[in-house]
Amino acid sequence: MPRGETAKKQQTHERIVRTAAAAIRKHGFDGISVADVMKEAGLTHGGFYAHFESKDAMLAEALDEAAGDAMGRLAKAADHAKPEAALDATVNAYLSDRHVTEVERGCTLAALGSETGRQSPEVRRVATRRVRELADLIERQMPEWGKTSRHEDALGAMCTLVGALLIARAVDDPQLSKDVRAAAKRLIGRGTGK
Amino acid sequence: MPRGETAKKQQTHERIVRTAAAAIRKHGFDGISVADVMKEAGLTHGGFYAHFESKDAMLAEALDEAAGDAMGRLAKAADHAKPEAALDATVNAYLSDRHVTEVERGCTLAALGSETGRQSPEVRRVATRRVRELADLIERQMPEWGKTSRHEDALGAMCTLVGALLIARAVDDPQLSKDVRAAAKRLIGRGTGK
DNA sequence: GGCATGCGATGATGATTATCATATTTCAGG
DNA sequence: CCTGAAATATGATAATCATCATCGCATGCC
Repeated sequence: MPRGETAKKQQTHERIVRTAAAAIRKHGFDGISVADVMKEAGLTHGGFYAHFESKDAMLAEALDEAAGDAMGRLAKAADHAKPEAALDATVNAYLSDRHVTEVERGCTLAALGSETGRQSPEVRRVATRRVRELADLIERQMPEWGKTSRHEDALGAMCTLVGALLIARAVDDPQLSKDVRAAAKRLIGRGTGK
Repeated sequence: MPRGETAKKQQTHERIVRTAAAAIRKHGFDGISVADVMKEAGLTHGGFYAHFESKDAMLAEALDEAAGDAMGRLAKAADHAKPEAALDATVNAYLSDRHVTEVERGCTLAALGSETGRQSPEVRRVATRRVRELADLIERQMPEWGKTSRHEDALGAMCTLVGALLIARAVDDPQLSKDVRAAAKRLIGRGTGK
């Protein structure tokens, strides 16, 4: 345990970060206040700066937590499928109705992507690392299949998935939301050798 | 000319909306203040409510203006190419280095997509309409080619394009930004019969 | 050339914000 | 139990925000 840090403080820190990880996905980086997060975590705003150097530092930690959470869920969906159906299962989970609705437990790229470019360097560094990890996760679900590089295929599929979820959430017409996701699924299927 | 509206007022209104159209793409819906936009348009904050019912109403107009602007640019890129190269030209323009950098003149889905779901109903209505228009624009660039439906292909390609640009802008590594866009381009090529 | 209409400017209000200084609580160890 | 340090709360500050009330000034019309 680091000097000057008790176990209780670490627990509290974790709780704040987990709260913030949901809050940024639901309300955006700019949509949350320090006081809101602290209250949601069952605390008052005053103690905040005992846990974080700045709000930006907290946002970086929260993004990392959120991305880890979302990728864990996706990995679980992939693992529950037979190896030859792993990619399908991953795509289906990513494009499910549930993932459209449950923003605060979902992919950080779809929930925060367009805001990320405007964030502090610390936040962008975290985002970059997590993008690579997501691409790797997708690559692991893909079958070997001749000509094209699995890595490139995975990058492409990631773009399609993220774009589809983003658009599915942005529009206010449920039918269009479904159509967009169905089209994305077909494109990934065709593009990766199905 | 509508009752109570002079030509000058309409010009000013237009100027505010155009200024805001750039500002929201650069700073996000939540990243701009009424005073900032007015100052950027060469005015002071006071006159704002003579032009708009509320800030939300202005955001809706600004999004519409921004989306129209971005689609106009894309359509121009497509029109400058020979018909059989139109899709390629569109994709290249959309995924160009320039489009990554020039957020404030670019696609509103990539610049604002993840914030759109949280906006007012008026804003979301505009977004939905413009999504359909973007899909139509892409569909018009696609060659007829047997089996698959052009409309579905266009929806899929739109997802890939938007996701790729979003990710390319989010990461802080220029090489990764390029790789992602190259992969997206290949996927669209393969998925649409090239 | 005077006058009215209304655009845009000045300034105010009350809410919310990040951050910090200080006070109170909690709890481990004697 | 008592004590002292660490963790959290209370409260303050200065900035920024959306919105509104009011005023001066230019422009178009008679």
